[in-house]
Amino acid sequence: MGKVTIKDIAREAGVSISTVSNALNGVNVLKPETREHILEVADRLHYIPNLNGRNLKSKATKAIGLFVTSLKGPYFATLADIMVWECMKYGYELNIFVFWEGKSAITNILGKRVDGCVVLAADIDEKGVQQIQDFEVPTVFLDRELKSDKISSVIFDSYKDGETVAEFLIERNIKRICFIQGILNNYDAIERFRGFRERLAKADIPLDPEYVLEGAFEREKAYNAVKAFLEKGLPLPEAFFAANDLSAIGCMDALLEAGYQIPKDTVVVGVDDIDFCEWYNPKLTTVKTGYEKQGVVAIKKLVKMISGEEKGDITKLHGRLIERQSTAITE
Amino acid sequence: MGKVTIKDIAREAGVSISTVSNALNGVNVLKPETREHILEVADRLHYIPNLNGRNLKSKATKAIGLFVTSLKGPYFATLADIMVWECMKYGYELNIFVFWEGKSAITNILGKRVDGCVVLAADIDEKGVQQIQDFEVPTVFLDRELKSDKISSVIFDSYKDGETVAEFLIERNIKRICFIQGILNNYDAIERFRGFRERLAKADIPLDPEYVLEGAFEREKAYNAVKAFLEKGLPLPEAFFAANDLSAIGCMDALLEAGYQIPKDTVVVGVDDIDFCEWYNPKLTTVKTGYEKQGVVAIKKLVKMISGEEKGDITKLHGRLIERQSTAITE
DNA sequence: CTGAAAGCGCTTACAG
DNA sequence: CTGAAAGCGCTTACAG
Repeated sequence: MGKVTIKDIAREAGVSISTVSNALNGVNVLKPETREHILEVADRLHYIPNLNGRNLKSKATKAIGLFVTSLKGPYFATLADIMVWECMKYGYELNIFVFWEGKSAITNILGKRVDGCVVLAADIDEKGVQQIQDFEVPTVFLDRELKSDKISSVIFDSYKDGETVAEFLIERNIKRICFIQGILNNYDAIERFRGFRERLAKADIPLDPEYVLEGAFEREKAYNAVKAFLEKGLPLPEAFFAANDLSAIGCMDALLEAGYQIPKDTVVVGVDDIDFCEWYNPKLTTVKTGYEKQGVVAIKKLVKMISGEEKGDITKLHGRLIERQSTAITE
Repeated sequence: MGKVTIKDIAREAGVSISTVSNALNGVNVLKPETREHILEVADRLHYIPNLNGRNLKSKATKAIGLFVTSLKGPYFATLADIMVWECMKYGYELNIFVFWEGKSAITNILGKRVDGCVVLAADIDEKGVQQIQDFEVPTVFLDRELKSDKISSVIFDSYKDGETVAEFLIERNIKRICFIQGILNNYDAIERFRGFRERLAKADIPLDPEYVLEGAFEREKAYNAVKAFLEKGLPLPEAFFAANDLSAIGCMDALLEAGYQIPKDTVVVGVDDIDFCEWYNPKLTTVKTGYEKQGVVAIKKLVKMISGEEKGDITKLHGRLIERQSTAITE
């Protein structure tokens, strides 16, 4: 009934608390009988260690914190599940902290409840980052490019992903293209667009400003934008490239509704590879970003930084284009 | 740099640590100048309280733990986001712990790092529940029916939801029905089926065992099951009721592929109301379970149990049927 | 209004 | 092989 402490066990077992601590932590200096006896008592009393006491004294908590502003988003669940799995491999626990303002995050990160942390949260500002750096808590950022002794980044090479799609379209001799933007100040959205645009420019393919729509990574927004675009009566693009799958789907909805056929009349490409791509009719061609690898690499890197084996660095993960029906042009 | 403690502030500010503590915690007994000065020093030194020290001494951590086995699932992200929001309202933080075996969870729950917890994890066994009860940590279960002084449950009235769908079909005079089961040992899946079946029985509508398929809450499984079912050549059901939306979608995929029209040839109903329902063609009629309310009620209840204002009880949340195209029969 | 002291539960040198 | 003691960073009566 409530709070059994190491002291209770010591009393009950007739030994000192240091001995109990040693037994509990498997420090191999005890007479086997003593050890057994203590463990038996601890079990009988339903002892659960108070982590606050433990963490206060010892350096390591064997916990990694994942700090995010939201759990939504197309791949967060998968990413987090992968991280949990990876943490387990290294003997860590993953604690997820959702916060709504920079300060709360910083307090948790630096409140010594975790040995290191992974941050996926655009709203930690410069000052917060500076604090993390000062405190030398090993940290991996998933959404910005940062690097120091104890800080790494594991991000998508979204510029490259944009290029990949451009090349895919160029190879097919497609020239009139419509781009559906993501959230305007989002790093990946910006880089994807930049890589795409610059690669097209290299091939002397113009991207008419009228053919750049706003999708904000949302199905609805993209749907409306494409619908409005189609009503303008401009020449139909030979291809639509949307900054993520959700907006690609909104785009296809609008196209199909207007009576166009995909991929016969125009082709569509997204980014992310959410489950939905396989379920839609037609199945959506997309760039599968490296998010599965992201979880694996982030935890591995973090663990190495915690142990001091490695210093911080930057990893950029390439995506992979997955061709499906929405671009299956039979020539 | 690194670990600034209350002691450092005391030295720097020329006061005692108790005074620092009081200043930091806003205990209103200090001379304003002293207070100001201390806060200024704390800020300058980038002081961050060590939560382990604090929690060790004081009873409350002002944190609520959400314990889950996985972050996947159709509505988890929304549920968790709602909880974060509710926690904030009451001045709590939400920490999410993902674990892969009962023990780890119990240790965290009872390791005094949270004031109370919400559990959504079928794999805590009897012993674990017993321990929670013994320790008197206020707890709300989201996936089982349990109740004591400090334990509440906030669950879906899945039996009722099943009845609701049955009644919907009965009203439309539909008699030949196919049911697609969820995960077989899942509480909600079982109750949904039971409510549905028993309500049909009351109306003397038989449910042929050959018309009960296994969908396991998955699109793919349901798709295969329905496909195999259709190939048997039995009379086409007038309606399909799937234990969740994902399997309803798999069902529709199979039906459309086989050349049937929905809702003309047969109607389809799901459960959950995932985003997808709106995006599919035809849009899917479904029962929106009470999961948004679940988050709100769970946190509210938990906070009241923590404060001692209320004792544990059981809340059952009714779903609501949302009619869409997949059942739009024009008679 | 401020400070000295005890203590939260644990770990960790160190002595015996 | 076991125990006494110090101390991790904080809060909280209590004294002054």
